[in-house]
Amino acid sequence: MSPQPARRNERSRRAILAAALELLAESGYADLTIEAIASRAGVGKPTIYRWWRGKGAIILDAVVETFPDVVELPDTGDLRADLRAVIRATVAEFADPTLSATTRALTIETLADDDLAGQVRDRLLRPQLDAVRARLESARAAGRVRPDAPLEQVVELLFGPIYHRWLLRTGPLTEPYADALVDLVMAAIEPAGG
Amino acid sequence: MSPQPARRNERSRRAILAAALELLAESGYADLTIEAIASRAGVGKPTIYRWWRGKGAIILDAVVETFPDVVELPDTGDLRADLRAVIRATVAEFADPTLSATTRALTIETLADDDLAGQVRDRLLRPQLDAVRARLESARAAGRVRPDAPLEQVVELLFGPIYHRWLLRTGPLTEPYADALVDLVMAAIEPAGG
Amino acid sequence: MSPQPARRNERSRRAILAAALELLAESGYADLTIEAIASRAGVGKPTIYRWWRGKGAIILDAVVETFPDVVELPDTGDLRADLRAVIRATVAEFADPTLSATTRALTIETLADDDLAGQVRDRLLRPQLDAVRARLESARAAGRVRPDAPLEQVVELLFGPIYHRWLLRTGPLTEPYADALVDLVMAAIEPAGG
Amino acid sequence: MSPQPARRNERSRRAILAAALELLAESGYADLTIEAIASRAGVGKPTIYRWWRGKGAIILDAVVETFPDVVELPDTGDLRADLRAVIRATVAEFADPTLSATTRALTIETLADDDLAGQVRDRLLRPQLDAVRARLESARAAGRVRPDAPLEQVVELLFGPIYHRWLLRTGPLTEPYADALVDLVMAAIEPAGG
DNA sequence: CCTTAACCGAGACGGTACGTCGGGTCTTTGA
DNA sequence: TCAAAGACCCGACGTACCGTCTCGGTTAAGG
Repeated sequence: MSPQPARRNERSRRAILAAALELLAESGYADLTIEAIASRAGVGKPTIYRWWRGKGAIILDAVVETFPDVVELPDTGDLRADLRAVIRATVAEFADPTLSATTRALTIETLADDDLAGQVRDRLLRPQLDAVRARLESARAAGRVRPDAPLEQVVELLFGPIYHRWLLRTGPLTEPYADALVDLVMAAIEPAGG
Repeated sequence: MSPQPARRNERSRRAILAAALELLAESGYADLTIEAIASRAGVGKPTIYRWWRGKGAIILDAVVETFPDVVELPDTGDLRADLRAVIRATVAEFADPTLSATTRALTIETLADDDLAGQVRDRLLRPQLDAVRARLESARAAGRVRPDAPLEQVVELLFGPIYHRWLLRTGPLTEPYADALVDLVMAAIEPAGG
Repeated sequence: MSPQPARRNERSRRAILAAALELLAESGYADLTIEAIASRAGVGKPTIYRWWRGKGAIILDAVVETFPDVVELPDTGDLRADLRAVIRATVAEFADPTLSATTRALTIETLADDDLAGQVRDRLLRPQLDAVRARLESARAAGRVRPDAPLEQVVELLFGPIYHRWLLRTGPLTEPYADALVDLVMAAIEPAGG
Repeated sequence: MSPQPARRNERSRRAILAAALELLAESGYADLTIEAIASRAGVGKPTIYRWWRGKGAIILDAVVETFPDVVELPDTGDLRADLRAVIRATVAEFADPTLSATTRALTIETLADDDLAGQVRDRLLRPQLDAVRARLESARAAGRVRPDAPLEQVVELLFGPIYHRWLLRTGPLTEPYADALVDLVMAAIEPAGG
């Protein structure tokens, strides 16, 4: 009934994921159709529908497989420097046209599919968010962060503005912007007597 | 060549905008087609295409016209209280299923159309963001905000996390969340000797 | 209620008929739309619908007005020569690309509208057919045609094959063809002892 | 590139042709739309466009398939009787409302599409015309027809007037008419000494 | 090694919606 | 006061993809 992963054609799987990313980079979301992916990958449409629920699932798999390593947060003891590193990298990703196109496509699919939204959150973002949260916890243990700071929300305080600016084009996504953002968040969480 | 607004049928215009919002509330973005809007509004498709570029433009017009009054920020002298009011209201909007469906649809269209993105930013969001920014400026003049705080980014620090949580479903959109968010931002901008 | 012919704009009337014939000659029936006629004539569509039922009626009026004079059949006493003259002229009309395009358009409209068919028959064809019939009658009176020949059908025997060949492209429409046709019909109607 | 006939769905093909003829018989050419055919046949529009160029091609296929057997001309030795049989049958076809509606539709399409005109001529009419011509040739060989009679034109002399009368409604399409037509043509081709 | 069953490519299928064109009507505007 | 201009409602156009289905052909597992 349901397909047997053992029989799966690895060549086709790779070709489909690659085709999806290529098409996104070349023509954007508007031209990303299942038919185009199948044609580019040299694959029949049923092969795609056998293994994925739709475009969103393909893009998610492609992204997870192509950019597998979450930024491993350094713990240099200097929280501000460590956050700068990760926020600068994140801002750069959103500023990059190709990566941005992919994220844009994935976000569109996510907005129309709750299931997919959960998977994107858990498989793609959670590791990144958790790593930052862990870094914040270690900083709090070291007395560099107010003991009562709600760390989950602090993480969102770091990443949320980037999404806002990317989504609504309210300003440039540059390094100075990233640094200023980190400074603002640092000011919010530093112990009173800083 | 291009249509003459003077000749426009006001009844049709209203019916189209209303139909779009109704369909969104009832069936969500997936079932929001131009044909469905035309049919519900008792209007021909060409009448829609004569005046709008696509679904996104219709939704934007509908939202702007239906929810015209941006929250008029109070200036009670108590910045924290004033921000709580506006952030609570914003969080409530994103938590509301109907409004959220509309925002979701508009965001999808925005992600696929740069032109539309600019219009959404300028016509829909800018007034709100500017109002908050103005309140922050008056607070800064009153010495309640650090003189070097980058107010544009502070505004995004307030709204960005809400978008993040709404987009990625990383947590509930509740009043306590709103208040905690305001507290974090206040901590980031209060004068050192607060 | 119904339009008053006295008030009719003669300039518009002429422009519409001319535009119809021009468009037919230039682009053929496929591009002959009421909108194109209106635009070419510098006239609004309602002005057309006020005075004509549709494209067919316009073309009929245009043809009747532009080619008003039915071939005046000579009566030289030589029936064969007289018929040759009229049949040659008719064959030449069907062979002419411009006239053929007009006839084609009118025939299409005729096939889809019984009312128009009657008008085309009575206003456009009847004079021609009756003239030939009258010539045949005078020939019969002179003893050149069998007394029992059904003249109405003889007229159709002359013109029918031309329509057949034009409609079904079963052969060229040339002078030799016209002459051979006349000879055949003459053989059918000459008195036995010829 | 072009569709593979081997994969074609025979059930759909039949349903489409049947639907076209039914709609023509019921509502006439004005209501014969591709959408109506698709809907009646329970078929998607693209399935129609995949296999046919337009309405004309469908009707032609339907007619060829539904009325496949050309009247097999008898050769009783009595040419007049044989021609009466075929001309009576032809006149009856044009007089029949359903068949006439089909012919009317096909003629309209034919007038607007040269390609189709050739196909109608070759696939639908040619066999019939050739059969009559063959009968005339055998009669000529038997000395019943003038040796110099242009047989191709004689065939058109038989069928042309029927088209003329049908197209222009110049008279009734009845058996006496058919017989009188045959008599006229016989008079035109019989050897001089009868 | 051979069978056999699953996946594979290919693409036709019934559909839905697209964005456009033209039909015929109705309203506004200007001369 | 009438006609120009053109917006309107409507329906059909021909196309693009959707997701499903039916084909042989190939391939890899299991006997």
